Amino acid sequence: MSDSITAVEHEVLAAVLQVRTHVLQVLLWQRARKPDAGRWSLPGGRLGPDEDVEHSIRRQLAEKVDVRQLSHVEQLSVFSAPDRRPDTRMVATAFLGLVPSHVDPAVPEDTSWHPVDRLPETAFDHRAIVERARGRLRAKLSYTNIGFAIAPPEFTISELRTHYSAALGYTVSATNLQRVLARRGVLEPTGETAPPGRAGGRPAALFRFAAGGLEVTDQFAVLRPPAGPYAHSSVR
Amino acid sequence: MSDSITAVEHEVLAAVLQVRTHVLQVLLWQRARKPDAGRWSLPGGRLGPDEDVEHSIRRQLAEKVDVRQLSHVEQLSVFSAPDRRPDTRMVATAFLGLVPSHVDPAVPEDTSWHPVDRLPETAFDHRAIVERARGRLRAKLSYTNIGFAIAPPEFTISELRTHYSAALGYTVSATNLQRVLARRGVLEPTGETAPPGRAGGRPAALFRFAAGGLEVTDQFAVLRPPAGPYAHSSVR
DNA sequence: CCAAAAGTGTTGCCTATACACCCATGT
DNA sequence: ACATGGGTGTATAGGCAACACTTTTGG
Repeated sequence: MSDSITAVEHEVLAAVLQVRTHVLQVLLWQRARKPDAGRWSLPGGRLGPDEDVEHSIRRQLAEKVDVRQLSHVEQLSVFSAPDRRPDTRMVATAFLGLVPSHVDPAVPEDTSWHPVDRLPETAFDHRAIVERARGRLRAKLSYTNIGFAIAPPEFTISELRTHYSAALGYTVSATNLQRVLARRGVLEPTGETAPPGRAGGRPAALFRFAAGGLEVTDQFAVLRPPAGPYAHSSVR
Repeated sequence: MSDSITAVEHEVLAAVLQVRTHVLQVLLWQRARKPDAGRWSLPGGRLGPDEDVEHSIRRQLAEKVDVRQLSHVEQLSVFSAPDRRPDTRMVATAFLGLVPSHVDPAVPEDTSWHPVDRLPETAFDHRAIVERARGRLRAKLSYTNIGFAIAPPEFTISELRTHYSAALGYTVSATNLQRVLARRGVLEPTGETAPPGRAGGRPAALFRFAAGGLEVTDQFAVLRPPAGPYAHSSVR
């Protein structure tokens, strides 16, 4: 049995996603040093001795790229292939982070946003992590209220539609988006309206998300218990 | 910045679940040594230097508890609270493992199966891991074909019903279970029938699962792309 | 012929998408 | 008045749970 005293180095990495200019983008920094110098890398760093992985990724995002206004952070998966980095053996815990579209965090020189659909050359296995993050976001848009984490505090339905379309990668109808979210009780009207654009048109009503935290709004489709309302259960 | 040379020890743990005597059970071993001596613990061990976490957990289950016939293994989450163990700082990657009900793996002396609903005193945070595993299994029973991993190779609908009921924790109707799985194409008849019990009755048809691997069978309910059949997409 | 177990038909409810139509504003 | 964008009504389709009913066996 090989239970030697091998302690493995552990890093935390986050794919921080935001809808910018109607496109889903991810925050990357360009590596200066080898290995993989010049390639683009996810923010993160080594796990500290007195923190759990979620504290760690939040700390590192705050310190290194000054992203403090994360609306949602969620663990994705462990990436642990022995050769995932050529230099060291390093296990990574990957996260999905979301930033609402109305904030524009100040990021360092070597850091910038990149459309998720057109990633540059990424370091190590970071491309796979970004794709995992996008997949998770897309899935949760369908059955949770996670829209609150990508949208600004108040919005019109068309604005919300552009956010959902950007994140999902295909056009969604404002009509049906409104209905689905309304029926589930995810949206609530603020009572205010937004002024029309230069071309006129009916002023749009403003909405906000009713809840501030993640909730499962669509109980899984089938095999639910006989009667009882299992709706809005906790997130797995 | 605290990027010291701290390497964190890393273990892999699995909640191995099986339906036994119509109850969902988990495999635990009783700790002999401190800390938490006498308490029940999940199988697993330290991550080796040349393996990824999934290889590691499969190796450890094979070595330590002789469980080789896993029908499904899936990563759950990282447990990394600094004080999750009183002795060492140790990060754990937790897995869900499934064993089909017709196999009875030989397990060591200090190891035994326990109903998930009535766990004994567990070591460290292992109770939380078991609950996470159960939650994941329950969710996936609803929207994937994961039943293949808990059921024997061939079965009647009533047998399948008892498996689903045990795993879900509530009674499901054989009628509707059959219909749901049939419509989705996850079940296929073998053509054979099982002999009736002592009380008589119509002989039950035998079925098997059509696919051997995990598939998402129920595309998420809403916000799907305009038309195209996105069914049976890959698992996130 | 009766009891028991398996499987099917039918109904009612709910949710979703698509599309036509009405509403409110600027020019 | 008309163009423009916002919002609602309605039709259609489909999935699911509940339950009555039919089928097939043993006694």
